[in-house]
Amino acid sequence: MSRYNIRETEAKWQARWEESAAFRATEDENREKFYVLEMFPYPSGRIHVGHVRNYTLGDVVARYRSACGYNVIHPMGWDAFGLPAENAALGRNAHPKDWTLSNIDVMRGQLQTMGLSIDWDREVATCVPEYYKHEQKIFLDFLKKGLAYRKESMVNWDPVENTVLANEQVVDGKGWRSGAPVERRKLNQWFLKITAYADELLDGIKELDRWPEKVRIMQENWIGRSEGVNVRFDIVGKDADIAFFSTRPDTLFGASFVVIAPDHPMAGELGGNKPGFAEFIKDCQSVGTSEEAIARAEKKGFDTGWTVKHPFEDREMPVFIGNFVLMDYGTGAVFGCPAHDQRDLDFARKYGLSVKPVVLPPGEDPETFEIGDEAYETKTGVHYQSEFMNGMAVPDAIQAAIAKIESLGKGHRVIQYRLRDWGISRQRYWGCPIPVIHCPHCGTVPVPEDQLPVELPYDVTFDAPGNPIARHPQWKHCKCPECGADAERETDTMDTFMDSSWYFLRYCDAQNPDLPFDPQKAAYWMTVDQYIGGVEHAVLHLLYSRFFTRALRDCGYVGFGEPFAGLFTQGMVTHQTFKDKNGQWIFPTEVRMDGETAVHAEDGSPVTVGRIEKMSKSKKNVIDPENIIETYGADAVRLFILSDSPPERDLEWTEAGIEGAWRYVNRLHKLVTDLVSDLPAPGTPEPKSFEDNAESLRRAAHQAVAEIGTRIEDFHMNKAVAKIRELSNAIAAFTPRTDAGGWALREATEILIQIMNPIMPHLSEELWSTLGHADMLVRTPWPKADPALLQDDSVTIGVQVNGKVRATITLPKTAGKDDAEKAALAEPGVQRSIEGKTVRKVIVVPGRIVNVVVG
RNA sequence: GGCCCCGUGGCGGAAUUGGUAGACGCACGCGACUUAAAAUCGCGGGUCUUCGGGCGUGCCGGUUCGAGUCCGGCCGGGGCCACCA
Repeated sequence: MSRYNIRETEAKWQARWEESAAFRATEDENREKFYVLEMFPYPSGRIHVGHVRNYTLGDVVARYRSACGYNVIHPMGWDAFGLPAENAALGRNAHPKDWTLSNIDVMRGQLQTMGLSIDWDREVATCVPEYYKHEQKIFLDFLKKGLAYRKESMVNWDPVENTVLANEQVVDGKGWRSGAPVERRKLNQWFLKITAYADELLDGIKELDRWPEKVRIMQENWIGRSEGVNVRFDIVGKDADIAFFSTRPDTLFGASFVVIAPDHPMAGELGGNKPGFAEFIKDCQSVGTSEEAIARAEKKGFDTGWTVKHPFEDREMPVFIGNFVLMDYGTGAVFGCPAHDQRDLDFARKYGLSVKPVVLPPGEDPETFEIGDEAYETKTGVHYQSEFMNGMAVPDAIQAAIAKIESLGKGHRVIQYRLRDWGISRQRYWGCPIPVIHCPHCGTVPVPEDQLPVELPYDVTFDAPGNPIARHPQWKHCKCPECGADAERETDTMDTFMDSSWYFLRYCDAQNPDLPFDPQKAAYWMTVDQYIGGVEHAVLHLLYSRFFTRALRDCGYVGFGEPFAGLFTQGMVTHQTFKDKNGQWIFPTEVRMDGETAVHAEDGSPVTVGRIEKMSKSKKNVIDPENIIETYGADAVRLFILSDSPPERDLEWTEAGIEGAWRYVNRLHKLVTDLVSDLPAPGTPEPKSFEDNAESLRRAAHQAVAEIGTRIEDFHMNKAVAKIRELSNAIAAFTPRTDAGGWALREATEILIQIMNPIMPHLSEELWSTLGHADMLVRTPWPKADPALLQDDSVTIGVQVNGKVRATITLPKTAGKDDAEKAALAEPGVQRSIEGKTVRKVIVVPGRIVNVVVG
């Protein structure tokens, strides 16, 4: 077979694209833009297969849209601040900056071998002052606008990373990176007021019709809007009251106790002098942090001996301190209605409190209905034993209860969110310095804008725990910009999610030295038309960015609030796992197949084949994209990644799969190079008519054009690949019998090459030039499907008898119902099935089916 | 515990608003080429069959002329959140 030199050919076309600046994006008001963005990588050292999948998907979209005539922007950059750089500094004695910048160089080179259509002129790295000085300016604007503030608060402290984590970065009570159980600490922290946008962020989700439903639901749940009421109960014997948040004030007549959080401001006053109080509080704080422990932890209460007055009735309820009440949600206090809340029921049973149902389930008798071990939490039913709410359905009763509370002056309607403000202070070196100065006289003073950037010092040491910039001998000492007194810089740096909350805007004007971006340019390129990345950022990066864009809007930077119009979340890449005879994980490259059994490649010792799991370094089930690209070429890798598995699902990486893709790349090359000499010259006029087989080849080709377009647009890349293979199979099977046939063959082959271009850009360029085209395919518009060829003139449909397929018939497209019925009934298979039976009805759906109903 | 998603050949997966289930590929088997192997090319396949056909999309039932697709109830797998009042 003719040789396809993958390495040379791919390098050749990459160089040509580079020379001709094929992917440089320039604002052009006369052309419709299309912004394709993949989540930028953290420069950890080497790209992994997850990156390859992500950027391949984006590249297919970018190349396709570009061919369709859009002015495509497809940038790339580096999420370059973060803790791994500091860990590397500790472990390898490399400076975080040097380590990061050299990783970027390596990874940029690796990405370039993939043949991505990226405009590298727009490359950004978040760790350079040219980037983060703008972030500091933005922070100061937020500060001015009241969107950034500092307060002392309980924070999540990661004892391994020695830093604070945002709520979103605590997973199962553990740090999202370190996996260490987080501790509670009280610290002075900077916050961004994301809660001010809670409603807007929630409402905006409705408009995100090109986002996955799953992500939208996750964000909705994370924001967690609850409508309810804050109602105050007077404390008996004290001139004070406590506010309680509830979404079910309709159950107030069933309330039999109240519980406040251990860190509620009233807790000490009410429980302080009772024996056992200190022990109880201590006990509450030591509850384990794993999710199981939290969910199953025994609900414990401490009876303060105090009581509160019921707001509607003349009765009192005991006040407990409970280990299950959270101070940072609602008011940190709840009333217990055991009949209609399972947790309250468990608590009531444990402490011998009364259980009074107030909602009667449908079909129950009010005289006999009793609560057993299960609370009736369902909201269907009618209120009873509830005075003014009697007879009301739950939703109406809720409104009535709130109205009553408001008219009594006992409280008011509130909307409660689960979302908390975003804590952005990190006690780390490798991040964007927070540009403020603490002055003993003036307090917190912003760094004047003409003094930006506040640059990270290079000469820091990592030989002691804690923040390297905090112990730098000079860096933090400065003069107060207001009064000139000796003052200290803020030594905390920003959460790296700040960096990634606006990088997509920086891409719009990446070289601008003075501004984060020119508003005109951002207005042209934004919003992102297609964003692609992993689902793991559903409530982190994707929510922060939505907030950040709105905050920027309110500071006058942009005229819109929603950054990403279209989102696609790709699945993970998985691989088989292997263990050696000692039960240690081993790399796939250390395994070889001995017939049906897996053995160690070196000594032939037995290997245990384990589950197929997400690629991870710890399980060693990883493959290195660089090696794979070197062996099989970028096109084969791209093809394999897009074949078979739908992009949103997990993709199992297999050797057989990549080899299959590689064989196909070679087969395509041979197919086209073998037939090129038989083709008419490019530009030969279209013949008047075609023989039958040429006609059907043309239909196949034009139908493929139409289908591939929609398949790429709706991210069904696996189906696009299948269609390409079908067309190449048709071309391989075709033998022209006339000049017209040869013309049809050239047409189909050109179409094949054009539609495979987004997926296999190098091979298609090569074959395009083999066919005698001087222009590069990247400059060639997407082929147009001839509508006349999109429909076959005959159609094969099934004939059913009582719903079971008995035959197929082929009819002209123009055939009427009667023709179809006649043809169907004439089929021998149909005849056999209806023999001796009465035909009751014949259903004909033209172009689809004939169903003969017999009885 | 709450919310959400998914169950189709040996495997990954196709199947437009309900209309020929299994496209396309992987693996496999057979054949050709070869001294041989690899590569390549060709052919084959859901399953049972008395060769008429029967049975088949996790299970049970329903709607319909017709259900992988819609509805109800189970069973199994996965994801996200999780003491949120």
